[in-house]
Amino acid sequence: MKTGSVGRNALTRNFYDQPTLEVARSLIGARLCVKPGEQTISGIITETEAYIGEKDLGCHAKSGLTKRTAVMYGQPGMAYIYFTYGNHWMFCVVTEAAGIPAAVLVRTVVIDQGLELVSRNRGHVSRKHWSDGPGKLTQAMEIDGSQHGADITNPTSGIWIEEGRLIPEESVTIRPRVGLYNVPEPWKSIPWRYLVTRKTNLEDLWDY
DNA sequence: ATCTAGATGACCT
DNA sequence: GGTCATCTAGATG
Repeated sequence: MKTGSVGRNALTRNFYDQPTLEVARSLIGARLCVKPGEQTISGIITETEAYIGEKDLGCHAKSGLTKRTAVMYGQPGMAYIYFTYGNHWMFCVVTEAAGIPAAVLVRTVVIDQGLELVSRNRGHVSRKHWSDGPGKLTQAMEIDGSQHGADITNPTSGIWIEEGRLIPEESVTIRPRVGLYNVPEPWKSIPWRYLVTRKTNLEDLWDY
């Protein structure tokens, strides 16, 4: 958990090679880690969304295989990172076997390592809002297009996810995905979003 | 606390 | 040219 074991419990390819909804649920409580330099920045994942296949009209793969979505068609456990709204990087992990375009978007983490770096990146807002949104967490953790396609199962890539906390079922809420304003039903309202309930004291997730 | 509007650029049609 | 898997500041109750 501390310095000595960083990267040793990285989730393996088998983990991501599962139905996307299972991966999205299982990632709640896991620890997303990056190592841009000497120091590691990490956070416990508390919100995810699933995007599954070409039929899912909320998923980028609805347009088929393009330059942008190619990573989603490849091996599970790779980083699918894209730029949107002219400002924001989004971080996703590819799921399911090669050929099936699907991914899990990480929407919120609670920072538990690298507080100094994150404070530098996000110090202009209160700690509560450091990484409570997909665009915010990439800014906090220094994730951008340069990590697109990175192997999340291999810590030497500089970005990985490791075992974190076990979050019990009663602490996980399932809701429709966010931000799909013009997506037709049933995709707009399908409950493929997982988040830790508000009642859960997020400070319990901190190591400090 | 809740809402609205504008930013800003890659991607797809 | 329209659409975005969003964020922030500023206004309003």
